[in-house]
Amino acid sequence: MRLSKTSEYALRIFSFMINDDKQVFSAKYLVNNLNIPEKYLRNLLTKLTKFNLIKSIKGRDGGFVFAKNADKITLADIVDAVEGMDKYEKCILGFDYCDEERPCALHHRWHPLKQQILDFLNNTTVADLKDKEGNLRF
Amino acid sequence: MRLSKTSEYALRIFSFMINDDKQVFSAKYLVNNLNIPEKYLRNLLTKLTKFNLIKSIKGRDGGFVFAKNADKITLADIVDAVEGMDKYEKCILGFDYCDEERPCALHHRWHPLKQQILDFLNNTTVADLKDKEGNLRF
DNA sequence: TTTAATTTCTATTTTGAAGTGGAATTTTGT
DNA sequence: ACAAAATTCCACTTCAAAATAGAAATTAAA
Repeated sequence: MRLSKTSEYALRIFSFMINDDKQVFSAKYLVNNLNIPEKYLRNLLTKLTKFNLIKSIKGRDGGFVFAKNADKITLADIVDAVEGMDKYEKCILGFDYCDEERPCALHHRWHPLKQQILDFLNNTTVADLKDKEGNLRF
Repeated sequence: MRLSKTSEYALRIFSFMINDDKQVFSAKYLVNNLNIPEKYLRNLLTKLTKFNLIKSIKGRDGGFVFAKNADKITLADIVDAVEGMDKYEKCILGFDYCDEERPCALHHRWHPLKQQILDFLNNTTVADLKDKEGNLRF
């Protein structure tokens, strides 16, 4: 699979946050811990805020926190916010009309696999990213 | 999934060729039947020729034919030629080191699914794109 | 041998994602 | 009130994919 780089970044933000003890994550702290260009990360955080996935706390000692419980934020929510999920739902050959009745040449083979991918993105939550074994690296 | 647009184009070329009775496919004929910008398609055909997936026949009444038997051309071969397969093999969070011993937070959940996708691309051939039921559209 | 139908080559333009820069705004601790 | 620490906003640059342009080269039919 190929998520956009921005989606990768966004997922890494959540993955880091859920596995760190901090309560509030300043942009600076995230910059220091994730390997993402500073300005780009700041813009991305603002974007995620607008989509109500994280909440910003302004001013001194401010930062970002989850906007809702981690088990209510799915990977699809995150991908949808930063690049849109539509790309992942479309026909693999790029046809507009591809479905069971008018399938493209790959539809029958690809569709079940695509469905698994979508289920994965829709059903996996940020809570699931929590490290159980203590061997993750960032 | 999200193949690059160029990969979509390339797959559509093969999908069309395997389902059409013609022996030799001129660029013009392909332009008329596939919905791909003319110049871009021509360049792409040249590229696929260089990767030995199709063969070009120059001159009058020339065109393109499969360079080998359709069941010897996999989807992965095609994707690899036009955009490279590496993107699809990498860690979903974009880490360099992600494996069983040093997994990212998604590795255990994502890896089996990624493997299925790679198997799909590696094991599906152009011959498999041949329409059995006569209900495909291009 | 001419000519028409092709592919091939080299270069440029456009577009959108990714990345950068700097000033403005908000809030809190002192 | 002030200053520090933070987010936010607007504009710009860079890079690679996608798309376009035109001339050159090749071949076979007539």
